Amino acid sequence: MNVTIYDVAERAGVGIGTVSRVLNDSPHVREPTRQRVLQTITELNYQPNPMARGLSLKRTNTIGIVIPFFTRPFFVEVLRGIDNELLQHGYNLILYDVEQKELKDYYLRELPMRRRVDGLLLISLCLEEVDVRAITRVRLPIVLVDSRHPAFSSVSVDNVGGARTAVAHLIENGHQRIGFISGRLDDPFGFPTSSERFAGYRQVLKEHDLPFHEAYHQIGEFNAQSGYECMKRLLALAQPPTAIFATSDTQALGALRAIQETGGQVPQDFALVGYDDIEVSQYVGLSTIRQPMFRMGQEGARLLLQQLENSQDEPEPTCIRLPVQMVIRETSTQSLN
Amino acid sequence: MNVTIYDVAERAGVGIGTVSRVLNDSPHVREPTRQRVLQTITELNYQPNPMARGLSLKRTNTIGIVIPFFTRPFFVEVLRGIDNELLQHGYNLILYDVEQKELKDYYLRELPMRRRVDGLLLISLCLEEVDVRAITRVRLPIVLVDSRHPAFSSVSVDNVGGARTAVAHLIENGHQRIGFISGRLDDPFGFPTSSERFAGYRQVLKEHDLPFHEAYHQIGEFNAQSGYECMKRLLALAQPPTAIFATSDTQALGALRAIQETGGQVPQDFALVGYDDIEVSQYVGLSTIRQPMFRMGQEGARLLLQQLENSQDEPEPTCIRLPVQMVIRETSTQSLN
DNA sequence: CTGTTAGCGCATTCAC
DNA sequence: GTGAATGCGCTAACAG
Repeated sequence: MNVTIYDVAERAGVGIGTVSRVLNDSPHVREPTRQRVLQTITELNYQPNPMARGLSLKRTNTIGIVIPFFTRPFFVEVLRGIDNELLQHGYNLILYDVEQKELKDYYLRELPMRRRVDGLLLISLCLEEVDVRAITRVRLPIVLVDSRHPAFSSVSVDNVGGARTAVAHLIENGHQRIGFISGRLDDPFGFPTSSERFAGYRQVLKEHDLPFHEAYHQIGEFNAQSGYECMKRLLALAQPPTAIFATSDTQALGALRAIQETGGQVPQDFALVGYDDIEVSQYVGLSTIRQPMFRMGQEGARLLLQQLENSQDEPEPTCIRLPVQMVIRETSTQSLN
Repeated sequence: MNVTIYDVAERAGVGIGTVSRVLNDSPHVREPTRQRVLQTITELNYQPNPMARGLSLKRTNTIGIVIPFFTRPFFVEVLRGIDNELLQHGYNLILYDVEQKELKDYYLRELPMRRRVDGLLLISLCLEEVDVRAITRVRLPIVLVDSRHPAFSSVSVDNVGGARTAVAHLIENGHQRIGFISGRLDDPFGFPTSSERFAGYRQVLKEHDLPFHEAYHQIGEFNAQSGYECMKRLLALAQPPTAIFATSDTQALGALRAIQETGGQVPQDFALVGYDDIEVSQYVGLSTIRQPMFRMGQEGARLLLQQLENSQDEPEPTCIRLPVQMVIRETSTQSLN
């Protein structure tokens, strides 16, 4: 029913070995024969069966992405970067969306065993030692994106530095009371985004001899609603901060709304800096720390592809560190509004 | 190196046939034997090779999603719905992101041939006859989401009705000059979102004896930036509309910004209704037409899974029609601000 | 009930 | 150079 390599061989009057050779551009085929085979391949519209190919080659030609909450713009962009790179190299992408920690553990421990993917790309996920063992034991190529681990290649950004820049910017603009809206420092998925940025925040405060107020640090989820609520709490303080740094643009947008709702002016009354530089930010005039999200995905995919090429030797992990960049817009500067 | 069915069989002292049987819960295995096999399976941490299984079964256990611009919140939500349903049934998901029409054509024509997926889920994509032939010829199960075609099952929403509700709502609130911000009516991907909603828009205008002004219809992309620009153009008119209906919340957010920037008040000066009900909308107070995005994905996946179950008989296509719902918030009502 | 065998479609030795 | 044979890991049909 489906056209196989045998059909092609027969029709072209050659053996399947030869067909296989032209399929894999082996040099050991005479040009006329190659042409003839190529010809009948298009005639029959033959497509090699990837399963059979995989079974024989012991490769699946697909790589797995383990990603939490891919609802967040950040993850979507990273995913696009990955997809873009992978498709160009003929790899398929298979998605594992882990919205809960149990799922993450499950995948991280089971996935390496099932030979469904040639490699794994983990996004914003921290590895426990159990996972590390499971992965290294089967020698599954793996690279971390937006996360790090000594044993594996990774591409990450400087969260501490990004936060430092943001807070320093706020201080330079004359702010002394700076609020911080973040996710949980002890993130259930273990990713250090919040805690690293928190560290940067505190460092800069300290360097400028500014006190750290527990109440100025509001913790929530990475969404607008949560940012809104956090800001409400900040506004309810006896002496609210005059500037807010949020760990994501989405949260910042929520905060913006809370401010506006209570009649506050941005940036006159409150300065605001987010993180990510998602699409709407540019547009809403939100100052932010731009992460190269698309590129992070791209580089991560490249790293993994490289590992797949020279799979013979165990390469030492390479860590790519991508720069973040402060984007100053209206929500943080008096001048531009 | 990797543990196979033979290893299990040997260790358990049975033939591979038996192992295969317990793997596929065949009733023809005595309980003691089954237990013994199960036992050694966990002992060896055996995982059946999906490629081999697929090759033998002629199934891949993965389904493909063809999706344009999955950067848009709408697509992300649909995707989540699909992912959610599929994973529960042990299916894997493989993503084909088609950002350009050529890619779409390529995938739609090649994918059916390569036996990489058991079925296809097309999101917001319109089929040309060439595609239809390619698909039906190989009898690849396929379901359309947010689109329709007589030959296939689909899950869609009432775009005309949704637009009607939105515009009617605006008129009821006293507006006579209603602008419309949409995508191209002759969408390159062929999806009828814009044109259907445009139809609804015009219907209601007509029913209320309101004239249709060409200039009130601004066409752009489905993003904030474009919504912003469209609104700017509307504002530049000698007699701008007092209400705007946009085909997506993102566009509406852009429009909102444009209004605010020129000092306009919402909803006092301008009423605004979007489409989709994405996360931020609730939160920004944007009136909108809510689409059950997550559910659309879910239902689409279910439909496809059903088709995969009873693959023997060619079932007649079933079309699920999901309701949309007007969500009235601050941007369209005087009362609530 | 259970072991054995024959494919599934392709890559890869080997001989020729 | 090229064809035939073998194996990849598993399911299913066939004997016991």
